Amino acid sequence: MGTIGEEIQQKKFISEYHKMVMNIVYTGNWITALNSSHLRKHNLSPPQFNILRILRGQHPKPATVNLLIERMLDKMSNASRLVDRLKEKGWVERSTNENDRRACDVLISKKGLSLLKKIDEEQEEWEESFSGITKAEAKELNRLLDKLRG
Amino acid sequence: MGTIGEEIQQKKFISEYHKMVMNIVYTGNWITALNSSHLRKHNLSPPQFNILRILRGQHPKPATVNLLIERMLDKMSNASRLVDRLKEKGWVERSTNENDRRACDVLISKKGLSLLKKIDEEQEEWEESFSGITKAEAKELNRLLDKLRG
DNA sequence: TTGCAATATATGTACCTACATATAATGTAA
DNA sequence: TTACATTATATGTAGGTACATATATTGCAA
Repeated sequence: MGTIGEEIQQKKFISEYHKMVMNIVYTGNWITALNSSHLRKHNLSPPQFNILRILRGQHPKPATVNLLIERMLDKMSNASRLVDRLKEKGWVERSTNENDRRACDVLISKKGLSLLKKIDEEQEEWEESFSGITKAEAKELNRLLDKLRG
Repeated sequence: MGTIGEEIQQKKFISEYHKMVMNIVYTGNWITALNSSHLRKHNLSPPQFNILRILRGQHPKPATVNLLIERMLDKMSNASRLVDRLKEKGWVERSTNENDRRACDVLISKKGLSLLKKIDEEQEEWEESFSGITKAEAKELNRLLDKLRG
């Protein structure tokens, strides 16, 4: 591991902005891959994990697929298919919404809740593992990224 | 657009590190989606674009699939299939390597080179569009991300 | 009330990924 | 030379994505 230039073996970045863009995308993918390999042990993908956390936030109320889509934000939604897979594994239940029969209620199951509880500790641990940079630096990173997105 | 907390409607991040991790992944995906929609006009995906740029770096020498894998780095390689698609569109040529008949030489075509030339200007333009943050800030971002990956 | 726009979800397609495994050519040790 | 490990690439599977489109229900205006 080293600078972004070494990583992708590109010596001449056109500009500091170009380098920054590559660096953010590269680091994001790097983090996602790490996280992904952690979650795989539980037979869970990152987006599936994300949905389970949203559902836990709603529990004991159900969430509609539409709410999941909103919270996942920039993802053009395939929430419907993700819920399918979570249901197959018994981590959520899905039923037609009583008041609006177009909608469906998605509820995290007891099994799903205990899965999340188990994963929580691991997640916290590996997030803390990024403490090679200080808390102040993390804060500065957050400020810059927020500013970048305008 | 706003802070990462607003974006994903999550009020309580466990820690500054957690927020940072989410922010990097989120921003990376945001950039990739933007870029992807630019490239789509040319019937090109981001990884395909990436490969074409690597091939241009080698031109007029060919690159083996193995070299492509190395340069793409953290991707577990499906370079083989990506080259397939680029070949179908006439942007690269593939032939068996003379010295090692397991390997194959991939060469960017004239058509591929002129495609890249056309895209170059657009790319530079949209990368400069991130100039809401200063060059010094971009540099600081790069430093922090490099440090993060250890 | 009836007809139509809007909404909630589902589905089809084409691309992407990781991981496991297959195939073919090469290098090498016995 | 022959058998076997290694290497370069290809392929199968299961998951992910964006975008377009289909279906069913609802809301609302004429």
